[in-house]
Amino acid sequence: MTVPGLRERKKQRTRDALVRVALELFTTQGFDRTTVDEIADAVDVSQRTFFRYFATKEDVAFAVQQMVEERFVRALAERPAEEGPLDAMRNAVLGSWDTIGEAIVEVVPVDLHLRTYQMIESTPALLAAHLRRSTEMEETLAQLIAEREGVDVDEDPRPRIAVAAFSGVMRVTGQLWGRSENPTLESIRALTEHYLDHLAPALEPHWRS
Amino acid sequence: MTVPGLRERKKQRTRDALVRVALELFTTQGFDRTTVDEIADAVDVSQRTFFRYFATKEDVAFAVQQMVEERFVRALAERPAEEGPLDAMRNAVLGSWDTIGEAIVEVVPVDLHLRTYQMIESTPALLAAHLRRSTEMEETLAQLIAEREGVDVDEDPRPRIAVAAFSGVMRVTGQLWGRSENPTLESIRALTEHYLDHLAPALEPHWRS
DNA sequence: TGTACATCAGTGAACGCGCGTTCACTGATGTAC
DNA sequence: TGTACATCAGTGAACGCGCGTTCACTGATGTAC
Repeated sequence: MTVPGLRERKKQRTRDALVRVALELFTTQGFDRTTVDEIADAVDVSQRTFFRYFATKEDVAFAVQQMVEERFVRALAERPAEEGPLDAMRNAVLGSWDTIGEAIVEVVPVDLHLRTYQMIESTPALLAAHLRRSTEMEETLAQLIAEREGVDVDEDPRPRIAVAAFSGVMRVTGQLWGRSENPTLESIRALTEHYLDHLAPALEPHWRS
Repeated sequence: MTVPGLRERKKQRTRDALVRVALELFTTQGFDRTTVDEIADAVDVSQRTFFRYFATKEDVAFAVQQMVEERFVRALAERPAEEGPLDAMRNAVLGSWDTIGEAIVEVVPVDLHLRTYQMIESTPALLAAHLRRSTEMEETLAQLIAEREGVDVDEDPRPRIAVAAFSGVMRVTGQLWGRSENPTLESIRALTEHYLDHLAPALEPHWRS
């Protein structure tokens, strides 16, 4: 972990600026109505440079999301072994949100990140990309859960099922939160806990109201 | 239910031909390496006509999928009221597959449909679109389940959760099936039953192998 | 500390591409009498 | 059964658009001696 040189630091600054400006433009004008040229111009680099940092226009929209997901995966890997699969995932998510602010703020304000999430949820092309990215992460999660529980992910269906059910709940809460009129970190947290509490009851053969 | 006139029948034939040719080209050459012009040429209509039937190139790829989903939703609506949510969805899916052949074959061979499904699963842009379409269907399913159980879909979290968990399992089985070397109707059916059987156990606080 | 060379981020301009749209039009099918 | 008119699927050609790529190049940063 050596301290990065001047060249590296400049790279990081250029990249952060591209992310910040892109998200600001996306959230105010919309993703489709923002061109790559516009982002590059606003940061005062060439379009060519933009594509050095991000292979596609979509990629820049998910730059922060990407960081958040990595934090979650790391948090899950660090949960104590005695926690069951669902508890471990639940605690990892809630815990990583507690410290999300510090991590994000270096790149973009938390508020901008929350608005970006809403923008993704309400832009069909980005929602689609988001869902696909999520299923890719699920494969990683299933591996982790399988290891924790000491089972083979290709023999035992439970790791992938548990992850899929958990992710399903996360997706539903994310969607409802995105549509809510008060989208704060606290509200998504509360909604997630509330919904996770109802996962087992929802799968009971018969419901009593 | 009057018998369609000549004009209507011709329309249907043009549309079916576009679907059949498009899926054949997509599955053999790949989605990205097939242009709209190519499809139109092969059916011997103008590109302009293609866009009369399908708003986007993606839409034609999901034409059959669309039918299948509608069948499933209808099958769910017709399940007896005494079945619980998960049982009803399970039976609706398995039941609609039993009769899927008859319905599809009028447009494309069943085999072509199965290959299309694999093509969708392995084409990033289409997988993304597929997932987004699925979440749209989930909203319909949640409404149906809420009605069956006599609860309010916006007050009670259980309908959306049950649907999300069920859909998660369907998605996982779909993916595994898509990657398998023997993708038949029988194998997806068996895989689905096997995975659905493990939904409840996978959510237990602790697993015993 | 200074010099010579290597690396690599950024440039600028041009382009290929295919999707999806626009236009004014033709001719087959459907309908009214 | 025949005529007059309305509807609407299909035409053909052209185009706007922005993404993502390609090229040969510059100049700042890093490294070796």
